[in-house]
Amino acid sequence: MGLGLRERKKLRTRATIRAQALRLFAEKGYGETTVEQIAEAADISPSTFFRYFPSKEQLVLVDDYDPIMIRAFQEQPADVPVLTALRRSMERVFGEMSPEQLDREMARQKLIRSVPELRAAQLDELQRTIELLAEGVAARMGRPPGDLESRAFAGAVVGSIMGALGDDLLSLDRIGLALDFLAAGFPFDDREVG
Amino acid sequence: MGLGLRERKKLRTRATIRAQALRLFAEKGYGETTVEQIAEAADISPSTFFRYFPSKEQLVLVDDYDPIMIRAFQEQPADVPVLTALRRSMERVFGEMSPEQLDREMARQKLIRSVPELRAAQLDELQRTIELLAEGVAARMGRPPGDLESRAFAGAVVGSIMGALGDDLLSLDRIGLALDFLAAGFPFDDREVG
DNA sequence: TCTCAAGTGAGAGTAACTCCTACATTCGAG
DNA sequence: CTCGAATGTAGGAGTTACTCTCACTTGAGA
Repeated sequence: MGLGLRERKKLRTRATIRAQALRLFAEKGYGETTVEQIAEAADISPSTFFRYFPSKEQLVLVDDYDPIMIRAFQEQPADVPVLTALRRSMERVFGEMSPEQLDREMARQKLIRSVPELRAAQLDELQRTIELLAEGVAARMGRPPGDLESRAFAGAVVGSIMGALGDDLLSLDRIGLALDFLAAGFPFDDREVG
Repeated sequence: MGLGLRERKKLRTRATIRAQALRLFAEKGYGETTVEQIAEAADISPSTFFRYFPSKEQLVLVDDYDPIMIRAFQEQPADVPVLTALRRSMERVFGEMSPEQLDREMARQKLIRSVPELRAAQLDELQRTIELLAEGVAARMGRPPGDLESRAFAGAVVGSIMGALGDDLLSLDRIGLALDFLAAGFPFDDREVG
């Protein structure tokens, strides 16, 4: 393996900072934990903290599974319908996570939800997801990239998941039901929607 | 009219602060304008600034038209289909705005889009919109409030608008097209979407 | 082992807030 | 009209996230 001592040390420091930070957040709360305290717990100087993370916010928001999810989605064969591809990649990524990883991820989501400052910062991520999905949709549907209807559809997918989840975090069942309903064209017992 | 001198003064101060702030933001940029400078331009002390607005962010984000839009939507008769009700309330609110108001609102949107910190803070607003719409949907469709499918649909509506808008801000045409596409059940030229 | 690049610590500085206190202004009751 | 109570404001001190700079150390490679 090509990682020298220097690189390994950096990785370890980064992991330590994050672990200590999340521990402190859980113990005393996000707002009540200062960067100085995190630095002390991780045995580094405050200035070093900011060399590893651009902000206290980002330390929480950096999502290890997001790039994995993206890759899983892009690896789905092109002849699989979009929603199926999406479902399969979610199932695969969550399926491959260990129980501890799942716990940690849940706790992280809960933290994000409970701190307005963190919650707010997720819009950008959402927008990126829509863009990405829109490309996948356009490619599968024979539309040019950037196509308005593909984007509207991608937005609808992400939006319906968001709406369905509401307060519950990360329920694959609810996501599944929402996607079923969307794929069926929102069948509201014969009542017009338009 | 029941407003005493005190109340009128407060309203005027608030308006002055916001006007001066937006002017400075336009001239020098959001990040380059300090609260102290805004306070000076509005002829108040920095501490007074924070009595009028909880943060520099919120000064920009407070949306005068949001409550108007909400009211317009809720005033639509119950027998009008949801998407039509939504369209009509948007048309009405935008139609009643003066050209200057429209200009100012556009500029505000542009500012929000261009500053990551501001852009991020809109997620909460989005979520509120979804909740509200979901109630309207449930009521019209004879579903109980909080119904999963109503929420999924409401999310899809908001999401598709978001996806369709992309970089362009506030194009009623694009919104209209996205809603048409959604109402028709995403007709992608006979290709399966599920 | 020597040298250079990369990483770290420490300190000073800025800006958004928060909290407190003393002073000014408006309001309502008599 | 006047006085006391409520309400609002200015000013200052303090906290915290973050930035920049500079001197020092440590690991990488010849």
